[in-house]
Amino acid sequence: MAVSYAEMQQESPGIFTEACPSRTVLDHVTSKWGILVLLSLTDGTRRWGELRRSVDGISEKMLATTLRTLAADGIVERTSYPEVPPRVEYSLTPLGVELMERVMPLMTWIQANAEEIVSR
Amino acid sequence: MAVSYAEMQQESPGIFTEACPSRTVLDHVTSKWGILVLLSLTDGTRRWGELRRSVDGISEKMLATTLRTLAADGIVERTSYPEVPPRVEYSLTPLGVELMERVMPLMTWIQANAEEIVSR
DNA sequence: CTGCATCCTCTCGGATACTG
DNA sequence: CAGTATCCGAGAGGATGCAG
Repeated sequence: MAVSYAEMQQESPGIFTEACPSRTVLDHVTSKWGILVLLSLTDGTRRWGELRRSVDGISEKMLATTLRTLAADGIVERTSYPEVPPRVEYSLTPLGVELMERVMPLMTWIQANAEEIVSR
Repeated sequence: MAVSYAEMQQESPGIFTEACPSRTVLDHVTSKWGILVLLSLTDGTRRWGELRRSVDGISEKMLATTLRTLAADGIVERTSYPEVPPRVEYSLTPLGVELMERVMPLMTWIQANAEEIVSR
């Protein structure tokens, strides 16, 4: 696997240029709320209300927008049950699970080092 | 290492709440240009102009802002040489190297899967 | 309960011009 | 070459109200 930008470019010269699809995916995943929503879903399937409560500070609008984007990307799956009252569940797709396997090491590193970094 | 949000919370209950330092670091790293600048620096030390050219689409203002933030966080090191014309070099600090070791798997995954995701 | 619609604010970020 | 200063617009994102 590539461990530097140079290697990635060798394999794929136009990587992460403005028009490159990679840039789009990167923007979605690293959007203000994207990672936090995905992080919450690593616990497993969650309902709308659970997500709203578990992602501290997110507004309903942003939760909806973020979920729609990630669902369209095939990273999150949305399942709605035709009940009264309505119930909707969200979970990671296999693609999403793969993605989060790469993200978790980053998150645990940030968790471990944030204090030191911010205190500078 | 924690592989789910639940595990992270068990270790550190307030993790990724709005006021948590982790949120700040996450925001810096996943800012619009943060990862791309850091990615470019995985090739090694780079000068201002090289960075500007290598990160496609970034403006001078955003490059300056991003570099200042990352330097303040201790992730990037800025070295200026008192010459004429001026020369300034940027590189990853040991902390930055650690960080990028966690980010690179994510970037290569995105590189590999972006086409499929965007084409949906 | 699960959202969408609307309105509104404010920050991010682009363009341009200028300096040491 | 390596930035800073200023202005300005678009769009991200918040608050509220309402619908299925």
